[in-house]
Order: sequence, then structure tokens, then C-alpha cells
Amino acid sequence: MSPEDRRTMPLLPLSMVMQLTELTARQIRYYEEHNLIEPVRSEGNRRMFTLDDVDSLLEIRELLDEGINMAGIKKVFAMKSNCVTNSNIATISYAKFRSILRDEIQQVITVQKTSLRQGDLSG
DNA sequence: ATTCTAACA
DNA sequence: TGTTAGTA
Repeated sequence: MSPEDRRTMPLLPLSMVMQLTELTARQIRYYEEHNLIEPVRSEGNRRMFTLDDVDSLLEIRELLDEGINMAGIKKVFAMKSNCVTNSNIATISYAKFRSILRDEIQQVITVQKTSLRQGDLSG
């Protein structure tokens, strides 16, 4: 079994994730509604979380502790999902690379604007 | 006993 | 976000 499978295998019930992340059931379900995590459902429609889900929730909690709201957290996750470091730099074309880089720069600019305008982010 | 959805004296 | 009601 690959390391990737270990992190994407749905195996944790809500109660475990609650203890592992120090988040309430309400919060965990709320973040799912906002597509920050995507736990699979099992028998009886119960959420089954992966280790990656736990990592995401732990990061969400850190951002929360820094005083960042849902809007800010979504932006941080959006940037991460289309960050160059998560792309296969050796495989993508130079044009593609520049395209992604341009989008990232634009996102940083957008975040900085909203940050000053509505205090979404701490830094 | 545990989790789920929906809703708010 | 908390909390509660009524289920599955």
C-alpha cells in the first residue's frame, strides 16, 4: 500500500477527528459544507475522514487561532490547491508554468487587497 | 451509544 | 457557533 493511500483512506469516525483536532462536530461539519474537506460517507451515512482531512482541519484550526475567518481560510486553501509547488514542475510546459505563476501573483494581490479592506487575514 | 440534518425560546 | 429535536 502506497503512502498516498494511507493518507486518502477513509477510516476515522467523527469522534476521533474531534479529539485529534480539538474542533467541535458543528465546526467540522461546517467546514465540510464549505468544501474545505471531503469526508466520504459509510454505512448509515456516517462521515469517514482520512488523515489528509485531519491535516486540513488542523491547518484550519491554526488559521482560526490566528484570527482568520472563513473567507480568509478559503483563500489560503484556494492558493494552496493551485500552487506551483504542488504541480509537477518537471512535466508541465514553460508556458503552463508561467500561466500558473501569473495566477498565483494575481491571487496574492487579491488577498492583500481584501486583507486591507476587510481584515480577512492576520499577516 | 453515536452521528445526521435542520433549525432557532 | 452552540444547542436541541427527531432519526437512522
